[in-house]
Amino acid sequence: MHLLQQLFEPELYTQFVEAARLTKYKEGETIMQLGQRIDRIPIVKSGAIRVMRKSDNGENLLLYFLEVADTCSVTLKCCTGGKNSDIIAVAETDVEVYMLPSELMNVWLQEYYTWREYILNSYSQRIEELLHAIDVLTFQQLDERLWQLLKDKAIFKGQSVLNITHQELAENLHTNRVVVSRLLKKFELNGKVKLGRNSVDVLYL
DNA sequence: ACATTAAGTGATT
DNA sequence: AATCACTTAATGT
Repeated sequence: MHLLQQLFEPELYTQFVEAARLTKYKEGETIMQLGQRIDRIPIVKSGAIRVMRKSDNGENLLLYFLEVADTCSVTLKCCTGGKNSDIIAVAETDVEVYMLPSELMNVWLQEYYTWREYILNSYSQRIEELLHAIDVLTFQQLDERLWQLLKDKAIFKGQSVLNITHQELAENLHTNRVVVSRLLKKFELNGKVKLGRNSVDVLYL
């Protein structure tokens, strides 16, 4: 049984599956650039999405990941009122996403207890993740952040070998490519990773 | 063979 | 930890 089916009361789940459009994205595909109006709310059925903040110079700072049954209602709502603050969502793995017409969001808030629970939870969860992101950004050492990122990516992918460049990792962490290269080199000397061109093999998770 | 891109390195701030 | 300048290595045409 799918996690969403456990979360929603039966009647809601039936309606949900009927009203939502299931969309699939391949790994690396851009799912949405925020800044434009969105009329559908994404809810992850399978896979993972990474949500990033695009900085002025076009680099993508990683904010958080969306996993199974997660939704991005927060990001959508607060960014539609919008500035040109660009938030971008990219498929971290191959991913299936339910796209729910946003009108239903409000209707169901009144009608279904489990929907209210779900949306409220997702809000608080999202806020916690953002707070966590700030903590990490201000207090955690770069080498710890890099290591954590590698582990996350390996776990989402379900395998230890990541096909990624040092440049991309650097952008996710909002740092410099040279710094990442050096840290990775250090990890390799410690036996934590095995490096190759366009690849990082995360040895112990 | 040449151009392009990824990654390694030393020196400086 | 960031930036610069340069080298080396891998890959595409």
